[in-house]
Formats: sequence, C-alpha cells, structure tokens
Amino acid sequence: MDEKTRPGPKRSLSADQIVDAALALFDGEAPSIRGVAARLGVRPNTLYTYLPDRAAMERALVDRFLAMADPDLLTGRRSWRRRVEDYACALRGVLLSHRGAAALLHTAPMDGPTSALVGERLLAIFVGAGLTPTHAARSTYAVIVHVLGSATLTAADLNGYTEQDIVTARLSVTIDPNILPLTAQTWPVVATWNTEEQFRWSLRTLLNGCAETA
Amino acid sequence: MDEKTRPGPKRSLSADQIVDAALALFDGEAPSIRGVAARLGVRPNTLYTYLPDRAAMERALVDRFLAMADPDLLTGRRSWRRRVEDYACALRGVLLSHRGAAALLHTAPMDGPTSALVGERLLAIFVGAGLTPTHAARSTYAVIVHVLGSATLTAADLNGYTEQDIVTARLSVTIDPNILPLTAQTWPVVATWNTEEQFRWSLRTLLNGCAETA
DNA sequence: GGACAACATTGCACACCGTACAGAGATAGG
DNA sequence: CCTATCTCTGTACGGTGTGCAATGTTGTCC
Repeated sequence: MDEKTRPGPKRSLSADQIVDAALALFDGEAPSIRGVAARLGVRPNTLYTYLPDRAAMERALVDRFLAMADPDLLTGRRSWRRRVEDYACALRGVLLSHRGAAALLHTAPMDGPTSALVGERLLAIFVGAGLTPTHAARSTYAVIVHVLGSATLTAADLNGYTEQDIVTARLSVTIDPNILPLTAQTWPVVATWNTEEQFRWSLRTLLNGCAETA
Repeated sequence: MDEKTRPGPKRSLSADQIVDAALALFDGEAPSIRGVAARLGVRPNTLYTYLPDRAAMERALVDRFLAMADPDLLTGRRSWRRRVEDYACALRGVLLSHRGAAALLHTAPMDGPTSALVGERLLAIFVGAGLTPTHAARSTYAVIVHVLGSATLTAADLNGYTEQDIVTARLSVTIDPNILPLTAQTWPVVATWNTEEQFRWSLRTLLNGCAETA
C-alpha cells in the first residue's frame, strides 16, 4: 500500500495534475485526452496510468465543479431558503463559467464525496425547516433537478455570450401573435428565461411548494 | 420555390428519411452521420445535401421526441394540473425509452415547431389557472426545466436497467449514519429518486408553488 | 435539339478522437 | 546483480465530422 515501496520509475504526474490541466483546458466541453496529455508534455497513453478511461476524468471534473461552489453556503445562520438559494446560485455560476460543465454533471454519475455532502446538507436544511424526512428527501432531489436542469439549459443557450446578449437577441425576434398568441404576448418574459432572475424565481417557487408540505 | 422546377438529379432521400433512420438507430446517443448514411445505403457526404451538419440532425431528433409525447395531452377538459402532469409523464416516458434523448434535449436548442407548440400550450394552461402572463411564462420554464432535468438525471442513472433494478440496487447500499446521518435515515426515499413517483411528487410540488402566485 | 447551369452524389482526404498492445527504460526488493 | 514491477512511448486500429474536386444527371432556355 505504501506508495514508496514499489519498483518502477517515479511517476511524473498525479491524477490531480491531470484534472488541473483538464480544468484549465475546459472550454465548452471536457477536453480530449490527447489535449490534456499535450498540455502536460506527455504522450496520450501516459494518462492511462492514472485514469482508467476518459469517463474517469469527467467524473473527477464533476467533483471539482461541485466543490468549487462553496458547500459551506448551505450552513450558517441565514434563513433556510436563503441558504439553498445562495448555494444554488453559486453552483449555477460555476457551471455557467465553465460551458459544458452542467452537461457533464448530468452525464457522469454524481457519486463523489462532495455530492454526498451537498445532499446531506440539503436534507438537514429541509428537516430544519419542519419537513418530514420523507418530504425532505423528495425536496432535496427536486432542488437538485432544478439547479442542474436550469444550468444545463442556460449553458446550452448562452454558448459563450453574456446573459444580456441572449436577452436582447431574443427580444429582437418577433413572434407571430396569430400562431402563438401567448408566446408573443409574454415574449419579454420568455426572453429572460435563461437569466439568473428566472433561475431565482423558479427556485423560490419550488421552495414554496416544498414548504407547503411541512 | 417550386421543388419541381430546379435542375439536377432527383433527390434520393429526404430530411425526414434521415431522421427516421437516425431514430431507428438511436441507442444511448444520437447515431453517427456515417452510421445513418450506411443504413440509408449512401455515402456519408450525401447527408450534407439535406442537413448542414450533425447538430441539425440532433435538432430534428429533438423535435421528433417532443412530438412523440403527445402534446394534445396538454389540452382537454381535465384539470390544468392533470394536463401538465400527463404530458410531463408522457415526455418522461419517451425520453427514458430512448436513452440519451434527454441529454440531447439539453444540448440541442429547442427551437422547433413542436417545442413552440408545447410552450404555447403550457402558457395557456397557466393563464387559464389564473396566473398573470408573467408568472405563466416563469412557470412554464420552471416546468420545462423540471421535466428535462429530471429525465436527464434518471436516464443517466437508469442506463438501460429498469426502475425497479435501480431502486433495489440502491437499497442494498448501506450509508454510514455517522458520516451522513440524514442520508442514511432517508435512504429508502433517496433510493427512489429516479422513479416516476418522485417525478410526480416534485412536479406537483412545483405546480403548487406556481399556483400560489396566482 | 443542343448548350448550359444547377444540382445530387461520390471518392478522397484531413484532422481529429479514445485506447489497445508491445516494448524500452527505470527502479525497487531480494 | 537479478528480477519483478512499474512508467512511459511508438505504433496502430477503428472510429468520428466534414471540406473539396470530380462525375454524372437533370431541368430550362435559345
């Protein structure tokens, strides 16, 4: 088990370094094995000494992202709604600042230590809010779904542009009120679907529904 | 504009045929251009006569999936909650029966005619439920996020197994109550996160929150 | 009817991708 | 020193999306 006691040449890398490089190269989607290897000045095959396959790299990246949004935001003396909202927005920010990260979260299983921690804290929050353990578990999943789903949709739509760009671009589209009357009527709001404002609104609405079950 | 009036050989295919083939080959993820071409007995480049690129094929697939869940479920005399729930469950079913479809929905922009129709009908439902147009638009997006997010997470977890398989597999895992007390306590519920029951619960909870804003 | 322009389709090629496999060199314990 | 073990590389295979020039078919106009 001791790392020092095994024969063979010293390792020139570590799994962490690989994830670091992958994170640095992350742009729209998880970088290729070959790209990461190139940045590390190494042949692609070398990475297979540290990772079984590309999926492992993606899983490691997922855990990184979850940790980058500070899970401590889920604790503290603020109201429980506030704590959920703060962490949710932080996570959304991380996922949007790394395009494609959200899609990764949806693809790679979230079985890392950070996701367990986040789940536990969300459960604690809902129990503390007066929900039964069952409803707390249900609510926890509902919140996770909302955050990941929303971030993924927004990330796909943003595509590197700013929130404002998207809104104004959408506003410049005109909808035929004869075909889609309500869409046309509510277009100014629909145009803001991928904004933080909408994100907070739907999260709060969801939390209201959860609170009702207490 | 007349299709008949242009020179050159007759087209041997149509965009629809391509999407048909892609749908037939769909398994876990959208098939490759080369695979679809092979099934149609044609060289890969031929497809580029009908589609600008692979992304277009994916967008067309997305619209197909949305249409496969019957959007007419959104209309009728049933209660508005019921209509939303029915279509949502139908869409969930379609997305789960085609692994990887949900991820596609999240990646490819939903700008097809069916998504417009679904959006319009959801708006109508919420307006009919007494919400202001603004809140209706917000609620519509919240519902879309929930359905797609939930389906994507579940599809990734299901991975070809049945709902029951996943639940029992999860139940057989034991969580250390010293590290994650609430997770351990609520594990029987957490194990059912990827079931239709959880899906309906969170959707109803979300709809309750939406109804509150009326 | 013949010329011409527009078009669908193909063959070939390029630049990627993940990764399997065998071998070369380095390093530890015996 | 010997040998087992480990890292890293060279090479290769089968796959991907798609750009480009050539081929042959088809319609319209003179």
